[in-house]
Amino acid sequence: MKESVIRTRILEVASRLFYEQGYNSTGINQIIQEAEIARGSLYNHFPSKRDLLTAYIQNSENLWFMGLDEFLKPIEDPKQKLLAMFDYRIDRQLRSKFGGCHFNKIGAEVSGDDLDAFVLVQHQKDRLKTYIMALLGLVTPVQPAAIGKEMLLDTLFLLMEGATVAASAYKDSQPLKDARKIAEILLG
Amino acid sequence: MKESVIRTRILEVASRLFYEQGYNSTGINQIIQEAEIARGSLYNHFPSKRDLLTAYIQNSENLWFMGLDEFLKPIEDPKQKLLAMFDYRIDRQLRSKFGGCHFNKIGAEVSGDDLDAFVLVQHQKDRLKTYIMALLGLVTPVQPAAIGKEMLLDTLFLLMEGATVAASAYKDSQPLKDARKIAEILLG
DNA sequence: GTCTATAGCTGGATAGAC
DNA sequence: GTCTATCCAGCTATAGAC
Repeated sequence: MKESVIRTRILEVASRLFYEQGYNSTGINQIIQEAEIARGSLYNHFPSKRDLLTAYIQNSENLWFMGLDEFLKPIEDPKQKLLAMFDYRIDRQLRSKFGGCHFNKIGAEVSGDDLDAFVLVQHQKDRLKTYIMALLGLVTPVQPAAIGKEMLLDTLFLLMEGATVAASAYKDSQPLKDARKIAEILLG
Repeated sequence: MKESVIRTRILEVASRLFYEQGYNSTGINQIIQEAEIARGSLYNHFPSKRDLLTAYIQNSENLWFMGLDEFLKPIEDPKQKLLAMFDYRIDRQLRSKFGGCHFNKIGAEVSGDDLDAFVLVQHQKDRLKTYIMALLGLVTPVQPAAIGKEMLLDTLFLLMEGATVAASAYKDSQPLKDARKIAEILLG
């Protein structure tokens, strides 16, 4: 399994560069240089740059949800878990200096010409919605809620998406804090 | 003013390509070819590709708000105007085959290395918030609203942002329709 | 499987004729 | 102010030695 050491290093370096500089602005040359491996080695593990991209998205999705699980683990109450999802995004945006959502960034960059990447971005969003829905199902409603549970799911999802985009644009966590407050009211 | 004819054609072609293919994926060669002008002419009007980018963002912002004004003109009631803002985005996304928000796309692509572009993207968002706020100020509240006006502004803004991103990712107007429904409930 | 060398092309930008 | 010719650095990808 020694070969996967190199593979991992390539993927790690590429992931960082794709996220920080953008996929199209990152060249193979820079990747092999910073990963300190040879050109041929990269193409041995990833037949094309596009394959590297799909591996990046899939890996990022897994890391994202693993990080979320870890972040929410100490919290018991499902409502508090839902609210902490905003905290998770704040935490991540702070760490990445408000680099924005990995998946929306890729979606904005390759929209159209890369169907694989496109489907993978959708997959992350579907998984996020499923995650929210599962938590919502555990919430015991305190009041007959002016807004139905299905609509509440949409609202929370859209608030998260919008707040992350806005936080990245302003390089400020305030939109995510605002969204959290709104969610708190809506969850009753 | 004959020179501005060429300038306009360059900007129009570049705008279309930047939006459809992305800024980094669009080369000068393609722009001059499709605009049917010479290399030197482009650099005469725009000293660098980056200048072309800032012109693109500014022009797009103006067109965006002019289009919005036009779209909302026949509507009287401020609440209906607010809801129609979602219809405007649906209309635009349908026309662009769900290409997404011009400004978020650029924000995702140049984040960091182009301060000018970054500030211009923020400018569009500020202007959008001001637009929503002005309409909200004209709405006569039917009920004591569980959610304050300032928070309502944030909510509407974040819903618009999130729904546009999601609509683009799914290539479907449903998220924008969902957001509109939510807004309708929140506006009472 | 990892390496170096290089092919083949396209990027943004400039110089100088007209 | 519009054009053509051209520079050089960068790109993705392949070939072939070890």
